[in-house]
Amino acid sequence: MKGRLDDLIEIIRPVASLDELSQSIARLRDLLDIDHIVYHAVNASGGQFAALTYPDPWVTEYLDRGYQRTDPVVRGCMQTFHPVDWKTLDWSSRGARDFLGEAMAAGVGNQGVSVPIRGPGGQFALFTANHRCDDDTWARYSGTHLSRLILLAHFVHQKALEVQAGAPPPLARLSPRETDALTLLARGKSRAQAADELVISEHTLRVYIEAARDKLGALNTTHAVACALHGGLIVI
Amino acid sequence: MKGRLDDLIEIIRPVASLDELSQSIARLRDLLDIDHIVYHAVNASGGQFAALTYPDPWVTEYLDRGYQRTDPVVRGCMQTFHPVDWKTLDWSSRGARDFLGEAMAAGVGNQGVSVPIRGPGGQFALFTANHRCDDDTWARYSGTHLSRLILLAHFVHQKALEVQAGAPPPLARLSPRETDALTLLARGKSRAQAADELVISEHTLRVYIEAARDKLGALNTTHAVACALHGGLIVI
DNA sequence: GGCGCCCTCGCTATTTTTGGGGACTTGTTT
DNA sequence: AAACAAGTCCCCAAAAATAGCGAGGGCGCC
Repeated sequence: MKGRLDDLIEIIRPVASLDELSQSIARLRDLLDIDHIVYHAVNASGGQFAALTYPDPWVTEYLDRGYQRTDPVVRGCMQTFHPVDWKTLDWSSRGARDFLGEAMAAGVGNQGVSVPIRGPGGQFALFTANHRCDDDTWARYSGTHLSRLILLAHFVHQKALEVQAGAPPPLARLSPRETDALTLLARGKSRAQAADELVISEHTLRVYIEAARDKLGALNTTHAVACALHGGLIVI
Repeated sequence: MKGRLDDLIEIIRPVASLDELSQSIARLRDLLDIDHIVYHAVNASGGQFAALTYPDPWVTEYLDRGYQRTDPVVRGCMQTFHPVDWKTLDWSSRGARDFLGEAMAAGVGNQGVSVPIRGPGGQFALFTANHRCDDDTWARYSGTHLSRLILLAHFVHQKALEVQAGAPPPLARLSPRETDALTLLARGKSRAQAADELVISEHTLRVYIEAARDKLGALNTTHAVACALHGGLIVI
């Protein structure tokens, strides 16, 4: 085993830009002794960022054709907590088979393990180890490397967040009653029901909602609930 | 260092029930050589599960008083991806200070690191290492143990999911248009604006919203947006 | 003692959303 | 070939949310 865990993490630690992150991903790939590594984040604003070692033509095609909607790896990882071996995914649909064929043809390995990564506000990213080999070899490899893949996924994502230009948006603070109000609305209560539950008049409740809306700079109640949820201000 | 990582994971691996998980948490605590470990999951249905080593009276008080709403650790972890050292949290509000005082009095250590854990469908859990010692000692400890805490958090959560009787709540799938519709609403657009943006009639948009509401079992649009956001089906 | 924030309540009018119908086309799956 | 899901459009009436005006008491901070 070429790379000790600490060495691997040490590759990520000093990274200071997204470019450097891409280079570090390539070095990780070498140390882990596999064909490809992919870090692919879908950030909150809908933009994407990826640092990966796949051949450029495949990346271009993937993006152009909007394959993230079809990709069984993405879909599978969205639904699970634990890392996913590609073999356990559902490749039966026609779209998935076509996709797989094209990926193989483009130089992507037949074996893979993808680690789903989730952050606050619906952040979602994937960290994938990809290789071309037979099933047994891959089973041995992924068995012994799972822990470090999980950790690398964590640190790579953290670094990506860190070096991303985005300033941490200053989050407004809601008063207890405002929190209560938005929480109940987020749980599907109507204003009347929520007021009832909080044992206040509907009008008072309205005041809270409006205050919360103002504080959050939201355009309407639904938006306010979305913002509050997004910012971890309320819990369903 | 008493516990090698593999030994620690080996404690979790054979666990087959929630009770055993609680016992394993206590063994982990011993091997990690700290005062307390807390695994605390808030599942999507609002229920809670915890496996922890805090004194019972404190647990009871925490639950009775609904402290998860006040607890700065919970609030802080909800908003961040990376593990949180308790010292970096905001303890300035009066509620937070009172809470801290009571926790200390009840036998909780003054130092802590909490690892947020997120899964699909808005799963959220915390894995906390807690200890009573001075700042320097803790800084050394948490520095060297961070990686294993992250991994333990991962494996403990995975095990908790695995042994939990509850069937994994099947999350409805939204069609692309339904996703678009809810996304725009979550961003504060009115139906008219959203329809405009998607270049469809408002009536059509309404059909999507209603379909999404039905699929998600939501009581109204705000609820549907909250559910979708919570379940990671849409991203603001 | 004043300033600001939080909690509480009332009224009216307008705009928006929701819920109930139905109908057509284009795909994919079986 | 039939079934199904998805996308698109329409009308109408009832319910809910929004916007505007107002008022008073309590608490903490400088």
